[in-house]
Amino acid sequence: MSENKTEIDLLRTILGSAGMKPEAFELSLPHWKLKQYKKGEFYNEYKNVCKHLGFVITGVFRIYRVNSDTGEEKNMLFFTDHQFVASYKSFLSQTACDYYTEAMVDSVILYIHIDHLNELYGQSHQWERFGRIVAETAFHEVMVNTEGFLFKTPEDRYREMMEKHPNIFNSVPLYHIASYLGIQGPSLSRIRKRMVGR
Amino acid sequence: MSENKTEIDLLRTILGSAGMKPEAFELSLPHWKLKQYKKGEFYNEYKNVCKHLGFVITGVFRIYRVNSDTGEEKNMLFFTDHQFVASYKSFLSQTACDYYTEAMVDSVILYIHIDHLNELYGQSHQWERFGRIVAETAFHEVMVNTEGFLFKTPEDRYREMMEKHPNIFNSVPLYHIASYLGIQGPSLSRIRKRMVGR
DNA sequence: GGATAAGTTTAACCCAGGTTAAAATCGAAA
DNA sequence: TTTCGATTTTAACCTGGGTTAAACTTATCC
Repeated sequence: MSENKTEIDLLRTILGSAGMKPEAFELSLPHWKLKQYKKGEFYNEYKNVCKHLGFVITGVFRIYRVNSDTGEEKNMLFFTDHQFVASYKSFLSQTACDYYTEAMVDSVILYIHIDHLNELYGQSHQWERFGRIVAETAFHEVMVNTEGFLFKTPEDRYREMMEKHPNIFNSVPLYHIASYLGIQGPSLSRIRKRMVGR
Repeated sequence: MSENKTEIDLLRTILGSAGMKPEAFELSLPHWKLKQYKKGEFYNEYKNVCKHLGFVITGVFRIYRVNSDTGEEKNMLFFTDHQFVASYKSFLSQTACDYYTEAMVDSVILYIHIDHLNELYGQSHQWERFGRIVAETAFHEVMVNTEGFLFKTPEDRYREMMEKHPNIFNSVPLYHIASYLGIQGPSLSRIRKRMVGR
């Protein structure tokens, strides 16, 4: 715990500002572990049940699916600094994962095992609330994506991404962004070109 | 409560088969109310915080958004018999709703107020679990939609809809289906025509 | 710095869905 | 059964993304 102090402090602060009482947070102290990922390492893999909830100290992760016929990858979600990372669908339902979740750059996370999380749910209402908020966050994240596909053009979505996650562009190649937006590389190039001319 | 008996029994059975203990379910009895909707009536409206969780005894509801510029409507989700209905995003976060939720045919639901639900969460782990499952269901519903937009063609989505919700086609005009699939009416016609020729 | 690999853009062609308006069909009601 | 309105289909034209392969640009590494 000594060497994780800075990271735990960060998590404490962030959860604190979301309403978590210090005493409740202390209950979780024995369970958070620090882990480093090299670029390309997996947080969770296809067919594996996602057992951990992670908190990204620093880094970027992506959830992607592989088309078994063509081998193509498509990105579902990105996670970056100070976000919770999990292969949501698998984590929340504790079922085999349809996706890969991978570090896109060298990354550091704090993580907790779902068994410990379930213990905490039983020990304190604060943590129950936390659990519900995690599910809600996942819901919200995905809802915003669906709304994007339904109500916006790829160009809109790209513009939004640049506004909301400008930092991701530093560490993630454009073809991954294109995939996330639901389009192909050349289309993103066209959009970018179109946008230069206003 | 006497006249709602049949409907309550249905709900009891369904929750029971999802693991809800009878004693826990009894706690909720005073709180469920029956409500009838005429076609076109709203379950929840734009800017209104959705305060109720409904259980569809019979009927069809849609969540849709109106484009404030053009006045166009686009459908997000459908709910039908034996599903829980709520304007999820608003209900889960208790914030003003971006959508309209409307009965598409004459419908009957049992509903419960979120305050009572929160009471139940405090009274019993069974209900807490129920609450988490509601959030998870919402998540799953929307996740499947996002996956559809990302990984499937409109034609695939239409085919899937016919397999999974064949009943909806009886009560919902095709242009609402098209909207749900993210396409325009004429496109759905083309898809249908294409499909006849296998 | 030059070679090599990775990433991005461009070009050319194709096709599906968007758009608009008209035509056809269906349904309910008179 | 006729009529009116709602729904669905068709037609014609347009646009933007898909696809493929080549060209170009940037990193990276020896």
